[in-house]
Amino acid sequence: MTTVANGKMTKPVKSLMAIQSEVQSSNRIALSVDCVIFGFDENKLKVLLIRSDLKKYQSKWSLLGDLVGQHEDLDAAAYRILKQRTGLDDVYLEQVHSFGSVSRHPAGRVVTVAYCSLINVRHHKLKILDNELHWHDVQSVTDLAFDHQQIFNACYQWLQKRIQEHPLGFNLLPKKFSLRDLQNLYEAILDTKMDRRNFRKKFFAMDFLIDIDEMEQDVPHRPGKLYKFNYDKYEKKKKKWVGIDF
Amino acid sequence: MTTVANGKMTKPVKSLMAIQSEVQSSNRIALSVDCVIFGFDENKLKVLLIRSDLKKYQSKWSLLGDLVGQHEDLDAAAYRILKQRTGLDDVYLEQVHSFGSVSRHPAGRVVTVAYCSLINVRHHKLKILDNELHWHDVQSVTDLAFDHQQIFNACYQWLQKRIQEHPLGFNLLPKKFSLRDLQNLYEAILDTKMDRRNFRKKFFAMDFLIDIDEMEQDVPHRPGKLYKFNYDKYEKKKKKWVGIDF
DNA sequence: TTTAATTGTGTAAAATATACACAAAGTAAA
DNA sequence: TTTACTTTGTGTATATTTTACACAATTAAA
Repeated sequence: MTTVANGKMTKPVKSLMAIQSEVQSSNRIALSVDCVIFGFDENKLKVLLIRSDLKKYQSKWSLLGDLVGQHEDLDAAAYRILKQRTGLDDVYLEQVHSFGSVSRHPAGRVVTVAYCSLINVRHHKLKILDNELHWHDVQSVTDLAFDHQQIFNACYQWLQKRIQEHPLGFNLLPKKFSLRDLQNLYEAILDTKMDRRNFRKKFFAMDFLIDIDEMEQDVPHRPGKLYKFNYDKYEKKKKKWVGIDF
Repeated sequence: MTTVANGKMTKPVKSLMAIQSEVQSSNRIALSVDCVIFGFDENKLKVLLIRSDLKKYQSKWSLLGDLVGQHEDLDAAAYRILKQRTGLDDVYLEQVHSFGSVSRHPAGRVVTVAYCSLINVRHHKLKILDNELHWHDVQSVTDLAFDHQQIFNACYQWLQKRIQEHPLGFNLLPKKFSLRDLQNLYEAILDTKMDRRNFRKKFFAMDFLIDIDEMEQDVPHRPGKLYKFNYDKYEKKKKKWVGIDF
């Protein structure tokens, strides 16, 4: 039996039969899922963290993770962990990247798969608050336990890209929202300012907003119109993007 | 000990200490890497496959995979497997996605991480040809072993998107190439035709091509100029893309 | 009724993408 | 050596998209 750590040595090509027997015995690795759960509240992008209870990382925050069960699909594990840690289900969840450095976890070899979720803070009250679970401003997230800072950074970057190509953001808003709500969301996630008129023009041109003929309530200024996102239309018109651009 | 397969049940929140002990004992899963190695030759996009030697899949082709060693970084495993199966190293390799259905592999529970590579068929002769390793037209890839068809499809889609946002394609060309070479490459990978003049205009406008003042040789028509890709300039000018577009 | 805040709207200018045709350079064959 | 063939190299007019920017209308609060 050979294992190599640096990828420079070679070993004889092994048949899948040989692999098969290994699968039964040794050569297995602990596998976890870590969830990076983004939310939006008070015009700020937030993320859910818990307090690490490993001595080594006692004062540090960490992502929501757990081991994947032997008989559990990877995606199912992500949904389970989200539910288990927060009490929430029926939310959008997407795999982002796997992290597999040998020494990334102090408890031994653990390869982890990162999943991202976007939830509406106001409309999804957390039902479980163990381990000091709560929302943190993404700006204030530094120095997480393990390699969780790296995982978080990767997920944040992923989110910024993703939200420009897919209408993820609507998951962070109430069903009915104003265009200002929508713009605040994009500005918070992309950490940028946009021109209000051009932003409107862009979204109206996409033609995925349904004017529900209601107005904002209780705002100390002229109220804006409320809209819903037309998911059905989006699914049908989804664009096949071709254009070299780097 | 509880494991759940459907993500609907919950179990008590477990401390990382508890996890730590589990890592030492049971609850480990075989982890593999599968490499989807794309190449380009005769103006066609190719992919490397080997013959599966599992009885159940005896007549089928499969991706280049192997288990990840206990003490081997995930990325290192991908590079090792590529080298082991093909004799090649020093090529671009990127993680794409992990696949973790419980029943995806007949030999038992194996979660696999897919990596993509792009290599120049002409300039990287394969040094190992075990298991009938050879290049297949991507068009002819159907009905792979295990869930490899699904993995391949995901990687092919990933590649099509990736190549429009990053100058990956230059890995598939010789160091010196003509604009026709470049266009053939994009047309093959994106499976589309483009206007020759506009294609040129676009690439010249990017300003990442270095005119090396040489011409094509041995072509039965007016020879084209040869170029190199300016990786340094690209790295510096790399664009921070902001633009909602879906 | 006045002030403060924010919504709703349009247009001109700039940048980018698209469609399209002909002369020039080489090889191959008569 | 001429002619036919193939492919390169180039420019312009048009359409589309993006950007920058200002003022009147609506509401709540003072």
